[in-house]
Amino acid sequence: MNERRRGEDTKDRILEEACKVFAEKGYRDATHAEICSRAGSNVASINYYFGSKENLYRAVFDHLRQKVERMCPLDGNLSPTASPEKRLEAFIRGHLSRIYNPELMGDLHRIRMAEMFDSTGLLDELLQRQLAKDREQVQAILRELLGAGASQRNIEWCEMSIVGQCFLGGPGPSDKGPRALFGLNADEVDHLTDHILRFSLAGIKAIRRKAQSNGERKESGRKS
Amino acid sequence: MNERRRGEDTKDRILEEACKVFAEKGYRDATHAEICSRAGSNVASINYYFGSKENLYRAVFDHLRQKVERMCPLDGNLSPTASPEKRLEAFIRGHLSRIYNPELMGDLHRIRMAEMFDSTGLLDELLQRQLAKDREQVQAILRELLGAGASQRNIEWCEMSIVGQCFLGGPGPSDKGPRALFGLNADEVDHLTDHILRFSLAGIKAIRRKAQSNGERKESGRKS
DNA sequence: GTATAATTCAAATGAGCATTTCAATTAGGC
DNA sequence: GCCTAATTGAAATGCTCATTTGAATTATAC
Repeated sequence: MNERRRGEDTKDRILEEACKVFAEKGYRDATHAEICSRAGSNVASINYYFGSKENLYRAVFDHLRQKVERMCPLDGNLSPTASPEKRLEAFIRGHLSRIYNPELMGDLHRIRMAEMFDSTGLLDELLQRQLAKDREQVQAILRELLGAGASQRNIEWCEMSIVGQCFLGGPGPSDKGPRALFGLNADEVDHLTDHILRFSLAGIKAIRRKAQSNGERKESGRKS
Repeated sequence: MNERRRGEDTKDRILEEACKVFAEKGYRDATHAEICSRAGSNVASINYYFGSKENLYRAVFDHLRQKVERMCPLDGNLSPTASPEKRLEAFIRGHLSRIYNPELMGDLHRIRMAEMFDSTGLLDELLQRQLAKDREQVQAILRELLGAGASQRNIEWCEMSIVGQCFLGGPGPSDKGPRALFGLNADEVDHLTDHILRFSLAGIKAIRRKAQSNGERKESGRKS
């Protein structure tokens, strides 16, 4: 009992290989046969250890989620009192690292995007929960950057503008996606972070100006 | 012969329903049975008229592409000599209309995004061709807006920043996607266009400033 | 060592689905 | 009306998997 069960190795190998296969092929085109052959185990082993392909898929998501949150925290381990600019930079760098870190290979990103546009329905709750955390984070930053004149819609649309930039830089499966499109690789995370940060801070300022002038117009309109 | 062949009706109905089913369910989960039952035809009819599910899928893509290019041109039917700001606005509005126009229902957008992150490999050439046209368009606009100091990479990254914003606003299948997320609907295309345009023009200006100052530094560095 | 439980294995099983087949029906040209 | 070709229909066919089964093997506890 002080020794690790023999089967735990097999289980881990299956999980590890399943991450890659699901990310490369998508849920529907990933087969027990391929995963098990890569993991050097029998086809029956998935059902033996995970019960079903669906459960394995959920386990894969959760495994990748934890790994990614550990390796690339979106708050960059900054204090919440750090300047919003610094925190936004960390947020952007976090997203891009999740996509380009060679150890992660953007696996979670691919699975998330595939679920977004061709959902299996199997991860809905898990995705929702992860998303909620990330959104709260960036919205807090944006509230500071946009100032009191900004509406919730201003915040959400700026959020979309920023996250959209981060996500579209990411690779799809088998290099058919935007990685090939835009010719990026892992070394360029820093430069791309700089681009998106610069672009976004200027965009945010412009939205802030507009929101303020709108607020003033409303105010003065009410008075007159 | 002056009359339309009887079967053309059936073929059209199949194509029309296939668009919806492929967009809602994705290629792999769409079945002959469902498409034909919605079209009120026999299961054999897809192979009779299109030869295979693969061919039907390609026909669907091409049908949607033509419809979308007709209804929502990315140049907004502006002259190429119109101001780059106006042309960028048209480009953004075109993309958003393709997603939110109730007649289009974002069908092509969903298929494209699904292909991007969970490719069937069946549309590669068609997608490539469509993409190339769109990219040329926005890059021409950006060359003007960014000025001579900008590199090709500046252009491509700004392109990504803009297109990323347009694409992430779009709905995934069965409202699991970002439509639900950001609570948009068709009426808001105008406001969202305004947001993305404002955000992007400010972003582009910031990148332009940076590119210029980099250029000057290089220049003066060379001289000294 | 032996008994018990945990794993591995190869070979079924069976569901879901695209595609075929071929007979039945319908339309068009004469 | 009649002949031919186009279309529709219902029932196979066959393929690809996920999952099950039960026997064989291996580890663990005693």
